[in-house]
Amino acid sequence: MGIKRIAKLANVSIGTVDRVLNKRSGVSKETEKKVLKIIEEIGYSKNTTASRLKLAATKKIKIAILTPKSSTKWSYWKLPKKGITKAIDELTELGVMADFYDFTDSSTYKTQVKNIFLKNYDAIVTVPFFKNASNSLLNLAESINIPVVFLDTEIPLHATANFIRQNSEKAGMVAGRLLHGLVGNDGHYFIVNISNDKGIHANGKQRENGFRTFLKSIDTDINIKTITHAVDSNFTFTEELEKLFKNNNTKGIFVTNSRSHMIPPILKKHNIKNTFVIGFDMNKENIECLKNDKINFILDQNPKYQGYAAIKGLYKYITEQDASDLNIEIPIDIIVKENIIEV
Amino acid sequence: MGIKRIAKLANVSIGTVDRVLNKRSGVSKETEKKVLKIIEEIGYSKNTTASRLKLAATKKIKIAILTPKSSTKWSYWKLPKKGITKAIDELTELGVMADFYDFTDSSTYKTQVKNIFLKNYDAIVTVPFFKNASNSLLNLAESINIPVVFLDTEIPLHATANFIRQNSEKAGMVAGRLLHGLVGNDGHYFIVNISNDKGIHANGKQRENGFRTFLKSIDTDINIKTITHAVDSNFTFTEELEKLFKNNNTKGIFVTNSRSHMIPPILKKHNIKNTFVIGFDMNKENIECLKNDKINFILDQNPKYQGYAAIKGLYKYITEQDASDLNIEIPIDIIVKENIIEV
DNA sequence: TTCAGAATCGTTAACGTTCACAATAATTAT
DNA sequence: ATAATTATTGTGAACGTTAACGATTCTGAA
Repeated sequence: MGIKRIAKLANVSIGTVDRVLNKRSGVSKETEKKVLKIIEEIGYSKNTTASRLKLAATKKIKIAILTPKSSTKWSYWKLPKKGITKAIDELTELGVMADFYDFTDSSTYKTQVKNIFLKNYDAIVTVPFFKNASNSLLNLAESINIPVVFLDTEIPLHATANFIRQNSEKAGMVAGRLLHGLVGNDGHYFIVNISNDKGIHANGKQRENGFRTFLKSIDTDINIKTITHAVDSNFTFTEELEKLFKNNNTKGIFVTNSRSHMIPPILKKHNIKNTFVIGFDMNKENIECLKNDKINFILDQNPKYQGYAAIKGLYKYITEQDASDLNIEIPIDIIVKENIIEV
Repeated sequence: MGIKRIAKLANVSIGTVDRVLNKRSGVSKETEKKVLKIIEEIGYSKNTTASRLKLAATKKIKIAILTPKSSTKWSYWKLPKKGITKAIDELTELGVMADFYDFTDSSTYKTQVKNIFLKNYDAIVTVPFFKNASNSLLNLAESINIPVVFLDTEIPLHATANFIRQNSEKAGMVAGRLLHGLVGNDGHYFIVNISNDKGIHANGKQRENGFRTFLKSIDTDINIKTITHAVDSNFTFTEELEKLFKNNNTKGIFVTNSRSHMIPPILKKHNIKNTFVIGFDMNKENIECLKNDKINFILDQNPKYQGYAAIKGLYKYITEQDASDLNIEIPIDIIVKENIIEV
């Protein structure tokens, strides 16, 4: 029993106790002290459930979600949304709801941010894809005192922000270790950035850095070549690449994003043997490649859980002022053929 | 709005709606049909939170936890308990509580089961270490209609049971793949069962099978030797082992349980080079070995999450008759030096 | 002294569900 | 036909929290 017990012990009504707990005005300093002392002595932790039950109808917790538009060819962003939806489903009966917004580029991003701030949301979940826009969003949010959680990527912003993301540098190092285990010191390493029109994301660059850092720590002479390839163009070998790929060395290919499944067909077409491939994200093409032994490892960043955790973290923060779940480092999941878990 | 809305539409009181929802007696067939029809039409999902808030004080959900006694030298079982405690913490305000029991062998297990059934628990979480005892526990539980969740291991029982566990066979295969990536076809493989006084657990055997299955699928001629070693005896090399270890082959060592950290000191003492080691569970000794590059891979089964999931799953089942979270296959987490996440 | 106005505090209904109890309707016995 | 049961339904309080509203006390100016 909570507030009632405190009230009785402090010789005041539950109304007053509520007032001091919620820092509402209209209570004298003496009684406040009196109540606070009782709370100090016998302790009190609010029953969040009861509180939300009361408020569910009148004071909804409204969260705005702003994520990249997910097309059929680029469905990654459906996954965090799935996690978000799951969390919201669990919390609707407590008066939590979410609105989904999407963007395609920096300009639509900014417009959507404006739209979001026109309504009165209690929190925002988005991605830090555009540094300037992210910073101004953060400023706006801070000015009206609502929390923001960034998913997927961490970039330096000029205020401390909440990120739910994988450490991409470490992920690159993990990729380096795994690939090196198969390829060894004498093989040849290729980092493949398969970029879309929007250029390379921060994640890709950080993953590449981690990968290089790891291999350098093993042997500074290891041969690494970075290849950048636009996603919708045909892949053509330069003379240099042709030479590197056609020798007998073992070759390790590190794809810094989720399009690793594009590699095996290219290798097959050009009859390149002795290769090992590692990439990111458990999309169905990559899963297929894992199953057929065309890709050796996939690193996953649990995007669904990222979305789920964002909502649950925000709920905890808003209801209990506990920010401890707003800033999470997602484990780097290593997937091989045998530990695929179908969802 | 739930029950009230249904009541209004069906022209009955909330009391009767509650009666049909909870299948309590005292409602005529006609009105029952009437209410059911409304529910069919406009749908109804009970607000579990409100329900539990009402019942929290009077109808506690009591869960019995029966796990192995965790000693200082064998602290694995603290981890599921941590997860259980976390879940209980989240649910206490909804009237959920747990009592912890432990056992050291089959006999104390049975006594504790008796103790548990003397009290009136609403659910039981335990481990399937003793087949007979597990079966009889399952029967008892079924006779009074309370759910049981088994953690950590799956064994065949003569009634369908709920398991939250990793697929140990697959885990063995993952180990096989990872080790084979480093050791190759020509190396020599050792499966090490470091057993305690209670013999080898089902997990260990299944992991060994998976490991062998995988390597056999690569090449039937791969050389694998199983070594069984009692945990508290000194390790002594037989002549055969001495010969196998002292040649120049690459050697892969698969420890089927959490004591892989015992291997590196032995290897060092006997000056054995060219070895790769893989084991299970993120205890601090294994973490240390990973960090020092003495162990290459650790497979983890997320014991903390297993405990957490058991409680949450039981809560969902008891409150909403939804058993979907009672039977979970835990992912096989592959850990290397770079993706250790400290807790 | 009186009293308006402010400051402080208590009361109460509500959130959705549960369930004991009261109330009514239907049935049977006399 | 009336009383006594039984079957069916409605009522209201409670879980812990919130907040509007009303009640009380206090302050200071006339």
